Formats: sequence, C-alpha cells, structure tokens
Amino acid sequence: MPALESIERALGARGYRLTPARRAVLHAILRHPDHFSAEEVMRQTSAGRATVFRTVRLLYELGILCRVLLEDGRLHYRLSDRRRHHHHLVCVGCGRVQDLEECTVTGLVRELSRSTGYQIQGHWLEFYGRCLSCRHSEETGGDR
Amino acid sequence: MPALESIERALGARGYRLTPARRAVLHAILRHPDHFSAEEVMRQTSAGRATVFRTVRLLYELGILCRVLLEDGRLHYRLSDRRRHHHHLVCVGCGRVQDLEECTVTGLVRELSRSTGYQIQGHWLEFYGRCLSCRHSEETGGDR
DNA sequence: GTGCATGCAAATTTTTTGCAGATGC
DNA sequence: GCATCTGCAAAAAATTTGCATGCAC
Repeated sequence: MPALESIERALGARGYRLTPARRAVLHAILRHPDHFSAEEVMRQTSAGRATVFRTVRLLYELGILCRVLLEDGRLHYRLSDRRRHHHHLVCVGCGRVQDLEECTVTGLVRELSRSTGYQIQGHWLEFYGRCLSCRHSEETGGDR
Repeated sequence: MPALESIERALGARGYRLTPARRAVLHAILRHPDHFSAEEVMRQTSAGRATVFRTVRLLYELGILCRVLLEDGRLHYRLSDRRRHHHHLVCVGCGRVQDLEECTVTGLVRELSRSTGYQIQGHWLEFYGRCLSCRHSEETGGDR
C-alpha cells in the first residue's frame, strides 16, 4: 500500500501542490483498508465537498486510486497498490477487497479477438464471494 | 432478442399489468439495439419520469434487462437475450454490444477459490474493443 | 370494483461549476 | 508573485417519493 509520503511525492513530482485539504483527503483515504465512495470521504474529512470530489478524481486519473464495481452496481474507489492493470476479489460479507496480481484473462482475450474480429483493448473483471473469516463466522452462527 | 410480445407475456405471467406506459417504455427500449441509460429512454417516450425509472428497474429485476458497465464507469442497461449469466463485448467506437454466450471464467474461479479460500459466488466481466466495422472505417480514414 | 400503476411535482441524492479569496512553491 | 487551490453556495444531474387520480383485469 503506498504510504502517504509516496503519494505526496507522486503529486509533487507532477507539479500538483500539497495543500492541507489534499493531505486531509489522503488521510481519510488511507484510513480505509478497502473501498469507499466520495461521499464517505466527505464525511470523514474537513475539506469542502468540491475539493473532495476534485481530489478523488485527480487521484483516480493519476492511477493512485482505482475503481471497484460493487455487486449492486455502485462504483467505489480504492487505493491501488499496483498501478498496473489488476482485478479485484470483493467479499460481499465484510467488503474486504483483495487485489489480484495476475491478469489471467489474457488467453481469453486472444481467443475472443480471433472469434469476433474485435480488436480488444481492455476489460473489467471483478469477483464476488465470501472471505474465509466471513465463512467461519457464518458457520458459527455469527451472521443472522 | 425477446420480442415485445414475449416480454409482455413475461410481465403478465407474473401478475404485472400491461399498461400503455409500460408498452411505451418497452417500445423505446426495443428500438435500442445496444445499451441505454434511463435518461435516454426518458427522452424517447411519453411516459413520465418516475414511470420510466420504475419500469426499467422492474425489467432489470425480472432479468429482462441486464446492466452493462461502460469503460468510463457509467452503468447502462441492455435487453438481454439470455436470461442467464453472460458477459459483454462493448465496441468503444460505435457502442455496439455483443453478448458472449459462454462464460469462460469458470476455470479461473475454481483456481481463485482454491488459492484465496474465498467462496466465490459471482463475477462481472466486460470486454472493450473496436469492432470490425469501426476498425475498417478507421483504416480508411473515417474517424480522425 | 379493487388495487396496482401513472403522472406530476416536490424532495433527495450526487456531482459539478463559478468565483473571490487564500496560499504553496 | 502568481498560478493553482480552496471553500462556499448555487446549479445541474440523476433518481426517488408522496399522493390523488386513472385504468387493467
């Protein structure tokens, strides 16, 4: 997970200013182990509404945040370790997210390209399931 | 593609009424070969705002519409031929969508389940690319 | 006839924009 | 110093809700 410092360095290197508001947003984000909406960041920081939206968008555009599509269709953000293409495994029980390092779809893409004639440029893949600890707490009757 | 008739039958069978407003929304939707937003349907029909949203949601819940995640994160709807699980191949040039019949991720899911301990219940996969005709019109200098 | 469905308008929710003043570099 | 940022408040977009009336069955 990129530390506050390294993100600040990334911003600075690109000519973006390090303002108290941006630091505040970063702090709020770093406190989130998983995914969040702009609105949640809003509630957890003193920065103004517009600034939060602007900062989240900036971080997304710089590749510091990535988007996670939840099972119900909501789009959340997430600090992404890896800048490069990756997928997510989202726990529908606790919301925990695991980044999947290898993109195992490459083979499918090649095959699909051949069978459809499309020049395939990208894809989006999310997995949903229950993590080990959610499965356990369910078995012991923890859930409902 | 399910014809108007068969959709109406599906609604009727479940106890939903066939009203002029619903027919109007269905007509607007059937005119869309690809994906659309609630707002687009809104513009193309005389039914009231609320009714459009309610009808689209109903059709989605009944599995008559499915959602398509566009590359930019917008979520659109689409008439789905097949009720069952499937994926989309979206052309980023013209917006055309191709439904992919077979879900080729099953193997990945099994492997992922083993390596992570998650009980994987679902996934979402969209592919983005350029269809044959967009590729051609590009080559002949049609695009930019 | 009865109850589901509609349409309107108003309320919410979510995100964007304009702009004067503040401030990082 | 000066261009970039901020915060506010207002605008815009996107969706939902309440409710009296309408109409499918």
